[in-house]
Amino acid sequence: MFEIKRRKKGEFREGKIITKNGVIFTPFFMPDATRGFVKFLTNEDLKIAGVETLVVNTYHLYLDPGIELIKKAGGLRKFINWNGLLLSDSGGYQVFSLIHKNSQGGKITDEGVIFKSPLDGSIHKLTPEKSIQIQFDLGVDMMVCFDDPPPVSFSWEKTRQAVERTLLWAKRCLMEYQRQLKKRKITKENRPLIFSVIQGGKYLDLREYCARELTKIGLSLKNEWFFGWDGYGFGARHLDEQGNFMAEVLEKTASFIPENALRFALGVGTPEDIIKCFSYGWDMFDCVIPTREGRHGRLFIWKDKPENFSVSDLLVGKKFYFTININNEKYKNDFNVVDENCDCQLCSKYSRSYLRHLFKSNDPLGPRLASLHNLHFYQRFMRILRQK
RNA sequence: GCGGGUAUAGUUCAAUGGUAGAACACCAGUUUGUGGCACUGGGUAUGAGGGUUCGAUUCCCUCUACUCGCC
Repeated sequence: MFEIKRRKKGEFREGKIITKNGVIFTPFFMPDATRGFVKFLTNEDLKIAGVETLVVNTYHLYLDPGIELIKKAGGLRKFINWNGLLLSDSGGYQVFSLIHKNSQGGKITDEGVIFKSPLDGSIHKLTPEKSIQIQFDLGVDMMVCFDDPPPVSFSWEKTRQAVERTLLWAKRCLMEYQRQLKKRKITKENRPLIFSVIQGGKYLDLREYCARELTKIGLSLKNEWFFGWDGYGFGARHLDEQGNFMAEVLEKTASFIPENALRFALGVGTPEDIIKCFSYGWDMFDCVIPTREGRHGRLFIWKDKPENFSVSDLLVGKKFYFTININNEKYKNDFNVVDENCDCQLCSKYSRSYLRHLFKSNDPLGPRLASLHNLHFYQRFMRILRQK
């Protein structure tokens, strides 16, 4: 269950999600543990960084290690030994990016998607129903509908077709969701939250249409437990073809979503993008940036002590950080700590010179410490947004 | 001591009587519902001296260094 309220002052959303596995407050950021782990980090690392929820991926886990194995292990939480919350992504994005990148990769019909595993070439089929079943098997706290995310370059007409298919599939996902709740005898208190996904690319009219139709679908299947979608996601990329943040689309799309539903900006983003989305009313975020860029040696550095920044500083766009590429030669003789305003395991113990040495030596300790630091940074600035 | 071989980028190797390439390393950039060490771009070299030639990294001589074999 969850609740959303507006702050008295300032008009910013503040939500509370309560599940059998914990209580979390919005806005929050989730690192991507796509295949059941955040690369290079342990669960203890994640906890210390302040991570409460991980995003895992239906598509990747289905292909490897497979759902049977995870069921045998007693569910994903037990398999990966994570005692926080889990959100699973439906796999829609992965299947479609696979197919859009390489048309040999599979075939899309209204029934579902047939695709070839890039691991061993075997043929698989994912449907809305199957994606939901898998997400129940994973045993997550929050799940996402199987959707059809069009590339941002698609025409209005092609984007509209993706919206229609997303709507068709959302209804099937929700029906399957309710079937699974009954079949598995899951109580009202323990039911996972379910998110639909708003598509429509860069076209505002399609985003609005998609959000309205999804809302209708949610209401058409309500019962004594279920009062409409628990949350709505912003689907596909939020950047235009030039890589610019599509501010208006994000802002308007948030306004198309019922006030009392959670709003999940999938794949967002840079700190700036997250802050803007928060100001538009989005509650939840996930992105590979802190971990991927950390692995490649880019680190987020505070400009000042975190406690010296207020939520209004962030919202007016005050620069509160800069980034460094620790591989750069200029850090070779830099014996300062990586970030004097950070208290993570890296910054409290090791110098920039040493971290550079770890990267240059290709030792996994480098990417590990950098990923850890960036997650600390992300969790810390999200705390400023929560004003906690 | 005698005989042979080699010498090209930081490293390991190509090629050529007329603009010297690659891999790795190095330097920098990119990263947005993951891309595990990824992707894009960049700089850097013919051991020294002499000769032949319009022109030599290439052919010839000397030296030096390394290397192999023999005594």
